[in-house]
Amino acid sequence: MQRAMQVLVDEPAIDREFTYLLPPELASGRVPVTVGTIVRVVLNRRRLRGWVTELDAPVPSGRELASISSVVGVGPPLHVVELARWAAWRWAGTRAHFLRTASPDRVVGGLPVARSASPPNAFARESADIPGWARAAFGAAVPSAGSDGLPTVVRLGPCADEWPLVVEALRRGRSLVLVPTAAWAARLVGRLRQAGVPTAFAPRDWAGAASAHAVVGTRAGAWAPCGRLDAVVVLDEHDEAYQSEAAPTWNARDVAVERARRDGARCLLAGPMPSPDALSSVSSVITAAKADEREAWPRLQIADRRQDDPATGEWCGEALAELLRSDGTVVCVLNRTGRARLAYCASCGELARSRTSGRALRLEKQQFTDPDSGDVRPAVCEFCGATKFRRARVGVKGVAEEMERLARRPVTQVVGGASPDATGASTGPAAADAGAGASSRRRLPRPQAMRPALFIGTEAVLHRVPAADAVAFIDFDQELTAPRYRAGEEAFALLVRAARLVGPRSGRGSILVQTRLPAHPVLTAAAEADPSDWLRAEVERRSAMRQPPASTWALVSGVAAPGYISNLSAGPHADALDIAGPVDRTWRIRSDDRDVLLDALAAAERPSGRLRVAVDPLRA
DNA sequence: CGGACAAGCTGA
DNA sequence: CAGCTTGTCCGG
Repeated sequence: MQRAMQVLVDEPAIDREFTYLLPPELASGRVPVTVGTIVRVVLNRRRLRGWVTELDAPVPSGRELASISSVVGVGPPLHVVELARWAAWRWAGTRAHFLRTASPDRVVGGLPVARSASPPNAFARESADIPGWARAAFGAAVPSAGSDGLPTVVRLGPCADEWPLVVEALRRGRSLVLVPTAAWAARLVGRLRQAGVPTAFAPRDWAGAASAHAVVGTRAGAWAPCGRLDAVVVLDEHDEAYQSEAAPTWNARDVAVERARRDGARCLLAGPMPSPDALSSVSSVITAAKADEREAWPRLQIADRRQDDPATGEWCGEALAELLRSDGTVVCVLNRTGRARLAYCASCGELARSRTSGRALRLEKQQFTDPDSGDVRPAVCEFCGATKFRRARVGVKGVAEEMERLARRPVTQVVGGASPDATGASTGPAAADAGAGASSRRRLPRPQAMRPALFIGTEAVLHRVPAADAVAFIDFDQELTAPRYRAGEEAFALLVRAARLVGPRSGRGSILVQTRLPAHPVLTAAAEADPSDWLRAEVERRSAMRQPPASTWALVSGVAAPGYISNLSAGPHADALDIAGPVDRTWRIRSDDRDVLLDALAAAERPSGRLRVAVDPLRA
């Protein structure tokens, strides 16, 4: 008697289960066939991969069943398969999409035999060093912590060491620790192994994650095949790296929270800035002692530029000029690339324009270039005869040139994902290449190879330079005033990155912010090392404006969108949904009740053809 | 998704 | 009306 089972094929466009028979010779093969096992099947003459989702499935009558072709290898365990089903609902995606993320990228023929589940005693001698907040995070000091199954937010400054939190988690038992970058994960894995903890780096060490005591990973790590967890820790939970930019726009923090809830594990969401999303569903917020949090932030200097004339296009204020002339390593951040087109006369303020076309002239090495004719002439003001010009709204390239003159030392440009690129006469120090990650952790002495240097770049520079004496934001107002509802969060996240480059308050590092909004709550929060007032206001504002997390929205586009939207509008909960659009062929659906929205999205029939549904995308 | 099959369009 | 395109359906 052959057993029938349900197989979900690895084809997101199909997103259906089919019943197949399991021949006895495959049932007793090298890889045990359970829920999650990856198999090969033939569907409609096509050979496809799939996951077993149900053993001993009922056999549909009146149909000759096909057998699976082969057993490919070990797949995600039962509870991860179920987690994928939940995620497909939560982000209006397909189960196949999430099961792919949860599956090994190479065939796994078997799992290593599980080691002892007892926690290692490697941390016994460290117990004296565990600060109060880390203990509190695990419950003793907070009676309600975790008792309701909700996660706990732990707020600690950007330069605080997360190690005590990880140690406390591991004392509880098997733990999953998520971090936003691979570099951070690699560092943490190294430190744990050094301490004698059996540790897997997910998903690289996919099979190892099944038996390791500690599993450390980035976004995809939330899907590691580990057994029942005792603790889940998400570090820097505010980091956007946890969320997928492509639909389904799933967030690893939220997957980790759900996973912890299902396992009854303690769940900690840690970081310098509790995100409004996290705050909307936590049981408690634990903070380090005021003095400790303060120490974990560098000094923040606000350069108030309100008295400076914007028309001159001057990018450098007094405080920044002084910093540039110092002998430390300075990283300047400007979120604009390229060179500005506009040049203003420094004495009369007149814009340099072409005599023929009236278009702005490009300034380069004391010469004007006409963008239409290509004519080049010396930079002399047509109105007052002066020969000194300034750029307006300069980009990284333009600032780099002027900075080099001002500072009288080489400037290295860092833009986008590329390696630091030495400009002109500058020679980029080798240290730039060592910028392995966002949080090159502080307190380390500057490597010998790294000489004081000047860097300028878009925010990418904060990922690529490992350490600095100062970070200067040339124009922070564009971060603070960006037309995105998460602009404040994003601006604060930049200050967090900057803080890690320059180190804690007791060091000599500092952050300089040039702004015309010196009293902005985001700046006050960082300057005072306490984001709580700002966050409270931010959560209130989101609520008043019906923005996430107070409200949930979904962006729907693709050729199948019109049909899908009309199915939604005809559904039973249509009146609980705000359906707007299409704008640019994209519909926007909003509801104050997330479950209602997600249930409606799941229930509405999807016409064939491309359909993109993005639930609470970062950029909307 | 991609193959099957049906209905619509075209040209000698 | 064969031969081809375009659209809709469905898979075990």
